[in-house]
Amino acid sequence: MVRAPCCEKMGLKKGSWTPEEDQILISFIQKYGHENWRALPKQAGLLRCGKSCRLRWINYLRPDIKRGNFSEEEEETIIKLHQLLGNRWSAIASRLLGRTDNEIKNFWHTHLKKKLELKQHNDLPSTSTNVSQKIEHHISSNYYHQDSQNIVAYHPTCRHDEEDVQENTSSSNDTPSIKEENMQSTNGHGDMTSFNNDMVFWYNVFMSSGNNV
DNA sequence: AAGCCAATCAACCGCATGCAG
DNA sequence: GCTGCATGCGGTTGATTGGCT
Repeated sequence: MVRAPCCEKMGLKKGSWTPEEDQILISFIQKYGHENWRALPKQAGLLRCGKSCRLRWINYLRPDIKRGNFSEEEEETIIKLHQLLGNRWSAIASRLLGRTDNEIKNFWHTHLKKKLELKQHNDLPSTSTNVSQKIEHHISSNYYHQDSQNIVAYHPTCRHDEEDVQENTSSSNDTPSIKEENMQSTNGHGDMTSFNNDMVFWYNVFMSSGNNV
């Protein structure tokens, strides 16, 4: 389709963000939200294109961003998910609370890729012990909380990725597909059905990756 | 101390997709 | 169904940083 006008309009700033620009963006979004990224910079008084603002917010300024080194569990999760999903960084990121697709992508290219290549080259077994258990614990502690009546899945950024994964996993092995159920019930809202779907998702992840859980 | 080089990461670019008119 | 716009995504680039000589 027709591409949106590029952000290189005259007068729009490019390159690194200054602390002042960050502050303007943060306070504007806190006040008014980000309904319309294209209109946002103009309304906020920023000489940036909407794309740039969106990226800056998502990858750096968002309050729920987790900064710092990746844990071993996170590394293993990324590796497993990458085996399944390929370079679908946003889908992988949606499984790692507080991590962005950009961050994961960078981390993959700078650390994990080499690590895996080295591992394959040396044909060494994984250095971590009981990885599946660790991942399971990591996921359960990050993504779900449970009260007396309900188990609630709460990852706000999950969108249609379950469908894709179901497609992926169901085509890659012979487990019965629950794609249609997922499509009807997973709308990014945390309810019992989405919890079940997520459990099935993770079951498929583990089964497809050849680990016994 | 200076220069070089590799690693890292923030940001940009262009394409794909979804949606409204 | 077609068109145009807004947003999301993945690949890539370029600035910065740190280590080595």
